[in-house]
Amino acid sequence: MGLILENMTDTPARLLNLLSLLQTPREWPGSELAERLSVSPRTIRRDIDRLRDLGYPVEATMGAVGGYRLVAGTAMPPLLLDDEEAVAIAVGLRAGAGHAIEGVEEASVRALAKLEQVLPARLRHRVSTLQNATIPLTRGDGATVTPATLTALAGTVTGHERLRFGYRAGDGTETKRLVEPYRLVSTGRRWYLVAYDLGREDWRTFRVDRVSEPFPTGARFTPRELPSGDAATYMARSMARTQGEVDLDVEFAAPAEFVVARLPSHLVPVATGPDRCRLHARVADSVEWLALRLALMDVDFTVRGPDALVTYMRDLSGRLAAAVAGNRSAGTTAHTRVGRRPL
Amino acid sequence: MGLILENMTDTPARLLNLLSLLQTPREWPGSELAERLSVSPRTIRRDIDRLRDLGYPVEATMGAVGGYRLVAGTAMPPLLLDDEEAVAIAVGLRAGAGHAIEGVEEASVRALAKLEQVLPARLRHRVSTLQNATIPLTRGDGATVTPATLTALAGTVTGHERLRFGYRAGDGTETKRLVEPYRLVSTGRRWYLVAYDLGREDWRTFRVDRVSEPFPTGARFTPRELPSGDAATYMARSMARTQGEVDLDVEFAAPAEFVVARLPSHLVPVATGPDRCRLHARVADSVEWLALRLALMDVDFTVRGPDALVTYMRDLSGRLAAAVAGNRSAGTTAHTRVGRRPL
DNA sequence: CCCATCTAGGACATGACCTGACCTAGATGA
DNA sequence: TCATCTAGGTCAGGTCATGTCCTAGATGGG
Repeated sequence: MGLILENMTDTPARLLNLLSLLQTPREWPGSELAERLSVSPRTIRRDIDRLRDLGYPVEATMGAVGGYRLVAGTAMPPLLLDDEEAVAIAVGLRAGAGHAIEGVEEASVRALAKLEQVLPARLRHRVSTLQNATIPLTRGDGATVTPATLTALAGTVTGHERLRFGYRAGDGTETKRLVEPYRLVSTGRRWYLVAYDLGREDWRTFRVDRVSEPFPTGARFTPRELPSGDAATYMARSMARTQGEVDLDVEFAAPAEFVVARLPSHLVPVATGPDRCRLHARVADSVEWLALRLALMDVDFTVRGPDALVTYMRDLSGRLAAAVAGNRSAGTTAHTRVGRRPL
Repeated sequence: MGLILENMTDTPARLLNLLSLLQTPREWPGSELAERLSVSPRTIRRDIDRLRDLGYPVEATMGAVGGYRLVAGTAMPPLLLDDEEAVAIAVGLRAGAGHAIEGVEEASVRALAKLEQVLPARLRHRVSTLQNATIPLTRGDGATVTPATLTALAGTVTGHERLRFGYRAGDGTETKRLVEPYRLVSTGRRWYLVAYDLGREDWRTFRVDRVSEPFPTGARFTPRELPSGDAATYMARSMARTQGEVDLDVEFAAPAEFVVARLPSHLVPVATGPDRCRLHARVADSVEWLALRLALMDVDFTVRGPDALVTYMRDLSGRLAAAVAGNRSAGTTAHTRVGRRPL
């Protein structure tokens, strides 16, 4: 079950194994644990309350069909993943690295960096293979941020390591930089590195999508204090994350109960007729995501707001129409909603 | 740094802490580790090669600026996440639970179940809050599968626990079931539970989106052998995952180097002119995803195939056009690609 | 209703193990 | 060359972990 250790006599190793076993969601009788770890049941009981001392609450149900089970406590216990689970998390995080959920972007990248640091080589292959099987959701402006770059930068930030990289300015000129990375922040859907530029002898913020060939020099540094300047205000603004909320107003051509079943529980449309309902809510999604999600709902709808969404959808609709306009291979199907005939 | 343990005298606890420290991607001098864990440097050195014995390779760079660093080995070490990282992973996995990357769906759900089992309560709130801030990407057919249901079912499968739930058949009739869950499989974008139905005394496959109020009874059972019947062939088919590959053929109205920068590295379009290129490849994405991703590329393009994509895009384009048709709030912008004027 | 089966935990003896102190060797960069 | 780091051997002392045997309490099935 993941984690096979030869040296079973070692106490710490046994504790890790025990933790690993208890992490599969099921009940474990003490006798079975004792057998698996080849120690006496008494030792298992001692190990169990050793784990409890460490802050990992092991729940025990008494009686004839009792057993032990690890439950949620106050501290986060070490996660013991098997190969497949590790791959699944890595793939998931990489897929989400570009457009992570608002509010956990930095943490998400940190977690990915941590995982990839220790991910065995054989699993690394599987991750990249799986990732290549799908087309990533790139942003329209071509601001490509690779997970590899993000994790590399994140590593230098937490490791206080100097970083060398090439930077492509807005006008296309490429410069070499040597910096002391301070923090990685994401605003909206774009990533920035706040760092002290050793060549310029000042603080700078770099757009991560313009960074090429990041190379940690290995040299450690003691982090400087961030002065109240450009970078500082920038950081503060990004931390506040006031941006991003959108006033969504959509009318659906379907009964409210039909629509509510396709929305998260906190979004409740109000019925405006037997076959109509309207949703008005503030959501943290970007205009692009909203457009996609609405499009995927397979319900006719009308967008009242925000304006940006209307504009974006009109644009999108036109682009899609153009993409299939010159095509004679597939006829208009029964699903087609509007009376536009192929040219 | 996450994991604060009061009892520092305990050797296993110290080893876990050491592992935790080494998991932040940076170099740690032995002296600093000794100070942090309040033991002598000699003990640190002993602990380090204890970790090495356990299969977690700790790399050491010698010399004046040397230090220790945990690198990738053959075994997956226990992941020691801080609060934010744990939340980020949970949110990411939940977001991906419905439409996970092909090939890691089951593992993804297992990992989520494992994490949620031990996730502290305070973090649980943050996860649900963050998740509610976004609209999930629901499929058009309204087959809603909640992460909660999936993790509950996954738990009963790995825990060999009997499960009670309500099942809504295709004709809308609701029945109560008591089953011994065998496996959770996903085909395409739909989830199934293969289980032995104790009431029917036979094997059944249940669509997870039709399962309501899953309740693990707590009673353990010894897994039965799956006979070669309906369920078995079903399992085999789902494991083979031959489905899903699509013959994509798109022509872009942009230079090849422009397009290649917005595609994963294994997808290479061929230039068909100075400002045109064509991409022909087999990809594992669904037609819906392909449509969205192409739409987000912000490049004019023409879809040659597959037919299903053409049909879907025409449908989508019409629906989007209808959604913004009756809207006078936003005018045609400079971004609009085709000469469609607002009605 | 009682008994089997499980968790919980105290007492104790033995031996293993862990720690810190002190030492030398080797690598590395300023 | 020297300071600074990892690497690792040895040794003495005491701690700690283990298995065995014990009793108590909870629980579900026969």
